[in-house]
Amino acid sequence: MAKLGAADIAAILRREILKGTYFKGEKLPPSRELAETYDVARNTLREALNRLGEEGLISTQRGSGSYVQFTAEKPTASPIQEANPLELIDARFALEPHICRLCVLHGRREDFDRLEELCEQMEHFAGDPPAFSEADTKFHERLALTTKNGLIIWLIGQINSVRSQDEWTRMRHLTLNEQMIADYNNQHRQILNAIRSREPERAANQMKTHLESARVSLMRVAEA
Amino acid sequence: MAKLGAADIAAILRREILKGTYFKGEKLPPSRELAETYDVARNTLREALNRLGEEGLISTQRGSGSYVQFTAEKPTASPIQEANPLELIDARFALEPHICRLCVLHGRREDFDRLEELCEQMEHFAGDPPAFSEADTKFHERLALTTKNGLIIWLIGQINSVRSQDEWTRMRHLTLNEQMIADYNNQHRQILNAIRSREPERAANQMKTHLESARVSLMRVAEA
DNA sequence: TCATATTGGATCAATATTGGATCACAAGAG
DNA sequence: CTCTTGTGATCCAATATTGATCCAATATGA
Repeated sequence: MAKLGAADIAAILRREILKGTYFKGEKLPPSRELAETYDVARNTLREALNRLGEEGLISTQRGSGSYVQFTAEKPTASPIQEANPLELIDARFALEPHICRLCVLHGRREDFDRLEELCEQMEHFAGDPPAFSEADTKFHERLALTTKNGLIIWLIGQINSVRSQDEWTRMRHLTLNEQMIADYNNQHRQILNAIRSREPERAANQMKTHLESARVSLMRVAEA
Repeated sequence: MAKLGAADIAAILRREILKGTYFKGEKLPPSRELAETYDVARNTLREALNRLGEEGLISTQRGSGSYVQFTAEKPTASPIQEANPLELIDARFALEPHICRLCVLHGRREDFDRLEELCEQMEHFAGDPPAFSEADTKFHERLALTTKNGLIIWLIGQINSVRSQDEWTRMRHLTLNEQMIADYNNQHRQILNAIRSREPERAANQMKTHLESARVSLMRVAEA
């Protein structure tokens, strides 16, 4: 067998992960061990892991290890699984601004505190796009939960389970730089502040701004 | 075999539970015992149990033990049937105004003609509440279809399939008099006109007005 | 009922493991 | 040649694991 390079290792691991060998959140073997397994230098292997990290397939934490971020597909085969990213964002444009209004109506102190916590998480992850994205998703889920409206929570859950969601998120990591993350974090803060001060329309408008940023970012990814 | 870490133990137990080795409610062996089984410190094992707890797979009770929470039957996308009418209308408040905006963007002459046709039907059924309601539902469905957004169409379909929807509609017939139907018809016309003249915000606002009427009507039914 | 055993919760300091970063060198491709 | 890529090695910083001890909640059984 020919000597393997970083790209090859990345391809092998990518296939393993997509195949579903690992569940989401499971830890990959240590880099030193993997390096020995595939008989390459640890530097090479790390380069492979870096690429998978940029794709959002894994997230690696210094001193700890590399963890699979990818959610294995369920064979649910619902028609909505085919939705494309633009449809997705239009659906979010419909739902989320009003979700913000409902948060103002039904949110309580403890709900806001949990949102606050997620904001802090996201700010902490400013340099780690995959981790940021995950917290970002949780933030939007938490907003839905804050409405206390079971139907809306379920709708958002369905939207989040759309297959292209994962792919888009993973692609987005490639364009997410610190400046953009900082912008998003600022927008999240604006949304939370508006909700906290009980201003439904301002909250909804901040969310529209936020989604517009996301749309622009999506278009940029789509062009590449 | 390499020394196991918390993440590995969590992965092993997760697989065991998902595989169905333990039934729901069954008690796991004590942490000290499990620690010995997998040859790790109890701290490490507890960390693994904590992760499973966060995932909702188990719940542990101090002084007692850890119990499996997972039900073998996957809760695969159970279409919510329990939503109450107020949740329903809030969900509509979120979706439908934006649907009107999207109709302006994506609607074509033939779409508008079909909406026109439904308006005429509804006006024709002014004295027949059940028939009016049916046409009304079709009108809102047609609006969703006009967005050409498969995801949104599906979401509206799901909302329409909620069980309480039927009950509410049936109850509504009791309060639907000719005057209210006339109001609704007028509102439908306003919405359609705004869409036809490509004014997204006016269309959205007309829809909000319309939904507000529906909400008021709903409240009146609820009081009875 | 009450004493005792069992179980999970929490903390701490020492040690081990892990990923991050850098360097000099070598092999191969253009 | 030059540039890229991989290698092997080393050191660093972050995190995890350990083993021990004590506490608190629950279970058990006389």
